[in-house]
Amino acid sequence: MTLETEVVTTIFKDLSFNPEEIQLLVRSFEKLHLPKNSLLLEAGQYVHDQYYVAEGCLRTYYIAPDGKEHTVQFAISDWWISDYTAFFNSSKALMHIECIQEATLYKISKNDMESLYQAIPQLESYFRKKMERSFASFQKRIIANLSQSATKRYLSFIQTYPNIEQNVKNYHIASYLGITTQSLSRIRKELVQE
Amino acid sequence: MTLETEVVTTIFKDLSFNPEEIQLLVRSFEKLHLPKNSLLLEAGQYVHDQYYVAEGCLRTYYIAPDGKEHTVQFAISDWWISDYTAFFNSSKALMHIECIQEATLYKISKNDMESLYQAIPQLESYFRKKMERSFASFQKRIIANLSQSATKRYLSFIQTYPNIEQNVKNYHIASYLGITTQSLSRIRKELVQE
DNA sequence: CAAAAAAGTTGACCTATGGTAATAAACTAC
DNA sequence: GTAGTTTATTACCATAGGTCAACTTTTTTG
Repeated sequence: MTLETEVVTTIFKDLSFNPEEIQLLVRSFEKLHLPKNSLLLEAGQYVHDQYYVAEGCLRTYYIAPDGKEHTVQFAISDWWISDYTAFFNSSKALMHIECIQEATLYKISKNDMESLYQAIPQLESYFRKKMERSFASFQKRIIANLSQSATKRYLSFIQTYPNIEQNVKNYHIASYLGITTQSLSRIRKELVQE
Repeated sequence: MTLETEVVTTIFKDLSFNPEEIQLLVRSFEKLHLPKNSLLLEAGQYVHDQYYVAEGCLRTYYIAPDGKEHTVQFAISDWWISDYTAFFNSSKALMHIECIQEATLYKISKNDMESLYQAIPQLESYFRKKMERSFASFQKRIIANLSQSATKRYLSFIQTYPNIEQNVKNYHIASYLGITTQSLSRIRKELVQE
């Protein structure tokens, strides 16, 4: 499969483009493979790019001043990932992005994104809607964090990411839920006993 | 001041429009006044509109099954407010929106928004960027909730909204921070003693 | 301005989750 | 397959924040 076909048939499978648009699109993306356990981004680096995950699994996490890790986002097939706060502002990353499962990504720079928005207006709509969905899901997560117990949050997590549990470590999930690995262990134990 | 001037000079003060665009804009917005303590939106209602806050203060909150309130967002002058999850999906609200301080709002429907995006492409950019900033700030809040103590979250809250404290009740702040009013009382007491 | 209602504070006690540390289990690499 | 390393579990105690209830202060209303 050529890069051309891939970009159009995987990333933007819901849109249709004319030949010139396809050329533009293809020139903007770069394909990359990432081995397990590698870092795609480190805090402190300038963030110029965002990444479409074709395959594999990554996570974005923040390391607090006390040294503790907090997982902000997992990204699996068909998700986008970056340190978006830094990406939007073209500023330095506060977060790290780690490859949890060997991954295939398509990378695009902020500059190229902005050019594409100008050249292909439907892309701006497409990404605005994507942002809207992300916004809604973050809001949902804030509510969940405010209103639910760790056990309930764990149960919704495994519902939301049914296949992720085989891939990720316990402490990834714990740091996403905002609890310690010990607490997660206890929660699982109690759930099994019931 | 005419509605025309208001919409262009307050809501979209950073943009410029031609006369036809201004007509379109003005026809899409409706101005409204809201008394203190009134409800702008209740959970269960369909959400067709979003609102620009020209003046006053509102809050979006969620009532959990156990009856507890969780404040998701405050909106002061120059912010937008809605139940965005429902607004984006044209579905039923999960949240309530309450007017905390007598407010002047400009209301626009989702349909009119979509038409404006078609007619005035710079608006799509404008709102995409707005979404990006909201996204970033929600992400920041998730990190704060995961990594900081209630006391620290309270301190950042009063930094982020320096003038809001006179307007809002203690229990609004507590429900935003994810703690009880009693805990907030204790936190304040400790902070004063230091 | 007085009475009533709402909001805020404080205290005593409770509970969920955190911290530390030892142990067990699961991977990884030779 | 064994040694070494990483990850997960368990136990024990500590603590932040929750709960319930009484009390005080502030705000609202007639």
